[in-house]
Amino acid sequence: MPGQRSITEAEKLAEAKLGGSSFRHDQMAVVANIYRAASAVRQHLENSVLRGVDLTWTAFVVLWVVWIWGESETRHVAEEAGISKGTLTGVARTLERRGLVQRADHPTDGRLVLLSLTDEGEQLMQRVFPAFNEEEAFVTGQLSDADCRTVADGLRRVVLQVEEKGEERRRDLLEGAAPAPRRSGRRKA
Amino acid sequence: MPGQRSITEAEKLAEAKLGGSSFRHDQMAVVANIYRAASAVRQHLENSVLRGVDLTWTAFVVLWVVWIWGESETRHVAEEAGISKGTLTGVARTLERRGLVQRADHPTDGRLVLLSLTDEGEQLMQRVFPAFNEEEAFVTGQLSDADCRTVADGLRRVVLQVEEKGEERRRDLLEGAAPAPRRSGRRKA
DNA sequence: CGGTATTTGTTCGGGTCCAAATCATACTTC
DNA sequence: GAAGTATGATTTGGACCCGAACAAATACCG
Repeated sequence: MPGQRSITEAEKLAEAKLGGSSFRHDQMAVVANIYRAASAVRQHLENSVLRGVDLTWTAFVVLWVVWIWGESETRHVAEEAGISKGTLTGVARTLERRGLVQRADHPTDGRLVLLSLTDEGEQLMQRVFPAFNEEEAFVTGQLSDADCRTVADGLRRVVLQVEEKGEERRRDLLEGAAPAPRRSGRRKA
Repeated sequence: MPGQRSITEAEKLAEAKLGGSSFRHDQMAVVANIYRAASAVRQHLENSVLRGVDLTWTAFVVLWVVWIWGESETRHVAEEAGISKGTLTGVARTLERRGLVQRADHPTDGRLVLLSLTDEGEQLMQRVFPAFNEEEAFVTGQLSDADCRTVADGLRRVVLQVEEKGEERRRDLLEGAAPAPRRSGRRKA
């Protein structure tokens, strides 16, 4: 395992600005770089393989989830894709309009909607996924297989921490105070 | 260094679906978990410290960049914040309307616009950053300081790879083909 | 000096994104 | 079976988001 990699200019500046006061430096670097990496990877994938087939990142993720899981209830798709139910409604509509996914009523529960790939969607994924995976390999090109497992492992622990303890943490932080509604959002009619 | 962490259900399903064909498994796990972690962290931060002061993630990042770098040209702020110039124009307008940042013309180059924090913006960041950093520590709570450095190191290499070799890679992939314009976007007048 | 090319920030079209409100269907309880 | 509750998906308002088109200013070049 090589030692500490080069720190970015921004991180040095932050160190200088905040060096006096006490703060969690290593933890800040993780969060900052998670986000930088996510943006960089998304940007690269959208501008390489996805643009050519006219898919946004989110649209691709939704397709991927339905591809891997097979016909699924929309609530599960939204959960797995990491987007809200409301967003999924719009994205699914776009994909349906393009003939890549189809909706179906649940046989016994009239509230549920099932999503599945059309033949065209299935063919698209068989064609696009290998190219997508190639670029996943490209963006991680500076990491060995072992490095990849280590990084993925660390990230999974971050996800787990938030999923398992996040809600409680947010409750404790508010200390019974009102949860402060979002500024944007629907108003009462 | 502990061994492999528990794999998520989705990753197992993907393995089953794709196990037959050849693909880069460890690299896929890195990309998938980068994005999952980014969403989880953003969600937690927005719903804990940011909501209370009515800031979105992006608005906070922009404030943070201007706070750390001091008065800066907008192109650099956009670059550092990881958003496009066009998006920054809108976010900066929102922040200006709320009295947190101010614009100024560049003394010698009339094309440039400089962004800086107002006193109110400065005070807000002094108040909010410690709380933000607390939550950065929370989300990384399952990682040791050394783990954090390892993960941040790996992520920096991903960012570096895309920044240094991404453009060339995309050129090579297209092989001279037209870069396929975005479906959405402004049309010629 | 007079163009032409480049570099800025801004505008804009289409699309995402969240969470609150709302609509629709199921379940529960009397 | 009617009222009330729970659980779905959808609609909606405001904010983001990108990248192409654009306008303005600067840089380059003959």
